[in-house]
Amino acid sequence: MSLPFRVTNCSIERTLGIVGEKWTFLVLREAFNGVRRFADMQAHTGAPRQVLSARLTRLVDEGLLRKEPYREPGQRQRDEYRLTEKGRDLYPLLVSLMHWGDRYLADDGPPVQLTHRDCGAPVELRFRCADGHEVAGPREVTALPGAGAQLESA
Amino acid sequence: MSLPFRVTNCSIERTLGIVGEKWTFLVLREAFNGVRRFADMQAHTGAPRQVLSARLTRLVDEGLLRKEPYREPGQRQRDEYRLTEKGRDLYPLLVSLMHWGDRYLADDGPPVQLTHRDCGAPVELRFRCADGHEVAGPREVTALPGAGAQLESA
DNA sequence: CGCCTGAGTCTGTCAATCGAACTCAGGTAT
DNA sequence: ATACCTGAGTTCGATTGACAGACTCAGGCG
Repeated sequence: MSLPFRVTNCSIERTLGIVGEKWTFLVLREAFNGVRRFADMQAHTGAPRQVLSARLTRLVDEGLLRKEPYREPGQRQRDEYRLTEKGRDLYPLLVSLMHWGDRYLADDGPPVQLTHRDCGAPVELRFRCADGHEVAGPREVTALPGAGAQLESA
Repeated sequence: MSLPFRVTNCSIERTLGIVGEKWTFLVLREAFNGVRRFADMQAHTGAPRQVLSARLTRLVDEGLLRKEPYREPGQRQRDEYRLTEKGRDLYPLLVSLMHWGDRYLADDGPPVQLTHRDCGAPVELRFRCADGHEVAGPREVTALPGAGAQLESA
């Protein structure tokens, strides 16, 4: 899969500018797991508190998480962090990380099995073209300049 | 999508231990683009040379890339870096990064359009269950302990 | 021998991470 | 009024990684 052209506005690179590092991924993982509070995020990700605070702030600023006020009885109001649709749309990314790890790093099979809620069958991520064909992988894919291509001079 | 159990051997986290940072992703992007040589990798990723060298070495050590000798006429033998199958299996990850960026960060539409080589239609990444149902996203997914689950005590 | 070339490696500076400790800010009890 | 509580940060100094620029390496060739 050689790329005979180059763009200056690569989407991969722009996405990485927001999420391209470990702690952010782990925060997103927890958000998908339903974890919303600072202390729980911290306990489950293991992120140093300063790092976690910075990542949460960044994800809110970028619109992937939103703050929602909550208040435990006897305590003051605080904020939880919830996924937005923009954040939720990173689900394929998290799942592809998981599935690759299941395949190459999990010694005894997948630790977590994602299943279809309605029927219970395992869930997979598959390539498909708009005409309905199964696409097996990068060798069956051709990259073309898209509508937003800003071509890089050779 | 709440997770009512926890594992200590999370595949996402283990994958992130190898690829969870920007430069590694960019190296992989270039590998998928057919770039194989150090100087080309460096030019296209913009990685500092020391960083690039370290990432290439790591990816070779982890089996995602392999070295293959080459020799330009009049020069000495050197090594190129090529994807292994293990590395190629990270294609869904790269594509999900791209598609998310296309949707949320690309102002004028996707810079790069991935198409099916055989028919030309745009390629998408879709969730499907083993029984053939389309799965729309995280809300239709249930996570269960898998065969390799090492459960974390609450 | 010297030159060439691409692939690293080295060095000192800067930035981010890290662990531990500290602060903040509402609610509540005294 | 003050003191305590609690979760969510913030601060601080040490450590680690990134970074730019310069340097080295190692075969081939004249």
